[in-house]
Amino acid sequence: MKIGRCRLRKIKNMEEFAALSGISRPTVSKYFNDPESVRPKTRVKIEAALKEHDYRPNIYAVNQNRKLTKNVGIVVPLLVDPYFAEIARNLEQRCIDAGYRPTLFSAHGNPQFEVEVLESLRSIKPAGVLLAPLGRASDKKVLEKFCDDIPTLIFDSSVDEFGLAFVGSDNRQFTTHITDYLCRTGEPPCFFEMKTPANPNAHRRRQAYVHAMGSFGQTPQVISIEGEGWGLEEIGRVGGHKALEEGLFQTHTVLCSNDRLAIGLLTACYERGVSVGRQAGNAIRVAGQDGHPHSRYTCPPLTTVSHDYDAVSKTSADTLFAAIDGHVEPWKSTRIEGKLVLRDSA
Amino acid sequence: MKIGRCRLRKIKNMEEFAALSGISRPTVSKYFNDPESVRPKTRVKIEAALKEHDYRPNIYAVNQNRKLTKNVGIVVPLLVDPYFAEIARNLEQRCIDAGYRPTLFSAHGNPQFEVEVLESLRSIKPAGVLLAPLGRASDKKVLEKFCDDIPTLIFDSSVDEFGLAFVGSDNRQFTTHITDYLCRTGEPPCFFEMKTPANPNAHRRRQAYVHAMGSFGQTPQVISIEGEGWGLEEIGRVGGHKALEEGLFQTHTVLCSNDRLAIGLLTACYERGVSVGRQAGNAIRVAGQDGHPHSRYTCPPLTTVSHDYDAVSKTSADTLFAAIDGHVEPWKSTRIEGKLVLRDSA
DNA sequence: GCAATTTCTTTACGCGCGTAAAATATTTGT
DNA sequence: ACAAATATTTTACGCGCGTAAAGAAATTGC
Repeated sequence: MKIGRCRLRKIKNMEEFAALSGISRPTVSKYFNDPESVRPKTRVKIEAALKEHDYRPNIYAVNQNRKLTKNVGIVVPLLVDPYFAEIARNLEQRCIDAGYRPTLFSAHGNPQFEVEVLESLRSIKPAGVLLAPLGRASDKKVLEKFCDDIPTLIFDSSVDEFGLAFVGSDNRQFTTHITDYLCRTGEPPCFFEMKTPANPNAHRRRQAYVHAMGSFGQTPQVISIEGEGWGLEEIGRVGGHKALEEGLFQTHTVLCSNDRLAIGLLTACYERGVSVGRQAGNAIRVAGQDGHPHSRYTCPPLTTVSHDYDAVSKTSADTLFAAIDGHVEPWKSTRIEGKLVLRDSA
Repeated sequence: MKIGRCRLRKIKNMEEFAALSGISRPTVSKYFNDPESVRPKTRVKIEAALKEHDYRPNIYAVNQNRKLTKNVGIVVPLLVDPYFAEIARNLEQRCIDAGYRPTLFSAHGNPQFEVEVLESLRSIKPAGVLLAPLGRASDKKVLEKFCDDIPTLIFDSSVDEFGLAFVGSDNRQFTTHITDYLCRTGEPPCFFEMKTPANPNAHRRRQAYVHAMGSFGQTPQVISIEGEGWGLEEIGRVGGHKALEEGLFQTHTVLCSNDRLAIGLLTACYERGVSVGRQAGNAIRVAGQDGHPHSRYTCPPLTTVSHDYDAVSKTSADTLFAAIDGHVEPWKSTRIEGKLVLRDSA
């Protein structure tokens, strides 16, 4: 169907393409590894030929021979959670802009799957990996071994001091900030969380809550609900029903450990006819933490502390790229502050 | 750090591994392509050596030499939408179970990005691709060319008769089913949709609504709101405010073209103090379509028609795998029925 | 315009594995 | 135990490209 003789014959290898562009193969190879590295005049010739014949180097042959690939793995614990999907998207774009080939993986909330992801990641011999671990459920030994073998930046939730560095949000600041806000605008909050959270950030948030309440001269109250796994909305809903039924909330302000739990709690409130909001006349106030993409559309819209998605992903990506380029620095942890998002729920 | 002499030396290639296991390299190669294809006795020997030295064939060398890779691409239009994330997860698992290596891609709602995804997909020479196109915004020429070159199964929303086959939900049945339900349980619904939806399924749903209303002897009313892109909740919210303010809904029952639009509408209702629910005393009923993962947690929980995720993904995957195995059949379209999910909103 | 520098070409090897053909060994049937 | 059938080994080539070394050509400085 194609018109034009030049397109009739498909180029199969670099040898052939080099011949058609009038340049030697090694020089063409050099061009593909870095277009800037060849003389402008030859670059023009190559790019002209490129337009005519749309040739692309065989990625498998390239990766077999290069000491280091341009692949970067992006691993998140649960891709169906829009929070992780959003940060993964952000990271993906940064990898592409930096000339890498990102590949997306999700552990789907399953520790065994996380191990398999790391194994399959090994097989693609990535230049580096951006990894948000499952956390508590992660296989630490496997994780440590992986970080030893492959340049890995841990983000979102840290596991010991594995990898090149850690970049995440400042959970203590998150909780302190919103606790402060809630105290200043009404009744001090109690804290609604999972008893055995999958994500280790949850512990920091509880601690920060207790600490913040102390410094405001208030008595903290933590409600820890049952539940396992990553179905946080359902856990929050069921736990919310239980807490409301048994009158567990000693105040009329509830700070949730995270937005997904809060979303579940809002559903429970609705189902029990408990009105939520910061206006007078509402039964309770509910706040979350994370700035979940969905938090704007709950009823009422959820007051929360939002991750600085851009800053977290930019710092993560830049740190990894620097390390790949040889700028290795001692392990360090970067924690980025969140911003209060005021909405109607609290 | 490793103990045991056998692990001290890392195997670098199949030659070395074959020597250590006492088998010739071609036979080992055969084993990795299909463990069943070698004599049980030799298989045991290879697997014993495998336990000792944990060797894995170089994936790049393998893919360079095999006529066809075991890679399968999974492409969705928007991974931050949990609906697509969920179906992608489902497909991914099926690929793994079938012995393929899935790689996940998202067009992030951007047609240009979709083109780039397809290009980068070409470079990994996949055995097949499971593709949910952006739809209206997709570059049809690029899509057609891609489908011509690589075995591609289109799912979720069809584009002409591209690819091996189409598998998706039966949108007409969806809408007819829920329209029927709404008519039988109260006031007939009006239809709330985007004027220029990104997803082509929306047209079918509107048509089905109009048709269904006709067969029930009712007068259809379609409210088409402004908005571009994939921020459906916000479009639904803004459009909902406008419709409520201007009294555009002529009935007290609103069927939304999809769940995300419905979620936005629910938020608008909340913000305007319009009570939603099927119980007497509520101002309006709202229903959605899709069975979005989040629909359970709206306030009130959203009545909807749910995709049969398992059936869609199973049919899609099985059809693609059959085609890869040479069982090519003429193009056909499979549309799978959805199930009504009754909740409090309607 | 000539020497010094940079860039390109030529030549050649290696990466790790798939795969084909022919020779050899093992298993199977009887 | 012997011939037929099957599985394995040996040998050898090719895939498409990175990369190194040495010589040829083009560019640059003055």
